[in-house]
Amino acid sequence: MNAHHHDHAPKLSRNQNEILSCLRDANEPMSAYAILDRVRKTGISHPPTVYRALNDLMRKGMVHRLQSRSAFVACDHGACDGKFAFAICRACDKVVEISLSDEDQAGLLALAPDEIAPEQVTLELAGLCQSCRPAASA
Amino acid sequence: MNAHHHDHAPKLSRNQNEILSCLRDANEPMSAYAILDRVRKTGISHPPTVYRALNDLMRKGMVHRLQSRSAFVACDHGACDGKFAFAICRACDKVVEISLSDEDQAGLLALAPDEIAPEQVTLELAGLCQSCRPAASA
DNA sequence: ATGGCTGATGATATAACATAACAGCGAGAC
DNA sequence: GTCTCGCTGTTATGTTATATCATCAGCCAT
Repeated sequence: MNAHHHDHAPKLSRNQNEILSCLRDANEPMSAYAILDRVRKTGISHPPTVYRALNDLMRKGMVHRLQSRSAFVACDHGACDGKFAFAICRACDKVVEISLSDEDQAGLLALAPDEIAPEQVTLELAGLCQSCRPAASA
Repeated sequence: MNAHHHDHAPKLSRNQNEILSCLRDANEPMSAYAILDRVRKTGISHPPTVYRALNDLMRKGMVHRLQSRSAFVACDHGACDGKFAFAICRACDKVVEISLSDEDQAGLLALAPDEIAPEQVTLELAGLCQSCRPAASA
């Protein structure tokens, strides 16, 4: 099993569990509707149910949303409190979660202008992963 | 007129001009459909027309998309080539464009794991602007 | 236990965002 | 002139997200 995380695992509802498992199994970002298709057999059958569970899981830091894709991924770490970013392969959609050090976070927050006191960072790096890169450079 | 930018201003089509003006006048992010409503009087009347113009303007660096809002803003600088980020007030939607220095960009790209060669950075900082901040701290 | 309150889930409907695909037109090549 | 190409218009539909109301289970006071 993959419940070997050091989580405090704050008791999930049935729906939240189904959707988190789905996302962990997929190992790639899924749209809410893709998740819906995949969990229909478990009795979840309407978009709001999926969005509710996703929002709950995001609040718990166990799922993240890829803004640039309108897609969701399970947190690699079980749960995070906001110090993360993503690298995404634009060809195959592979996603790598990046843990930001406190310094990294501080550096990012420091980019904000005086006028806006930043609370939350959204950082996504898009590129090409090794397997999607052309073998030779030309 | 407001064509006093130091642009090379790569001749825009009528639609592109209408939509860019609209966005510059608004001085805040607008959804594609908000733009559509606002430019209807000029003869633009269907979503694809708006999206086409927005995409063209984005290719030219004159409009940016706020991923976290599904909204569009005119580039503060006339045009940029990708070295920018945003700070967004979560209360009033005010947006401040942040120009990233080459070092900033390099620092961000350096966060990418070996596995993914980054090409593009999406960075958005959400927080509260001065006017939306509570006056006293407690 | 019963009744009513509250919070979670289920279901319907629709809003908001985005694009595929094709039609028509105008300007330049020849 | 007419062909072709690129831009704009139009229809239709696909995709993402949420507002709203209904239902149900647990809980607590009585």
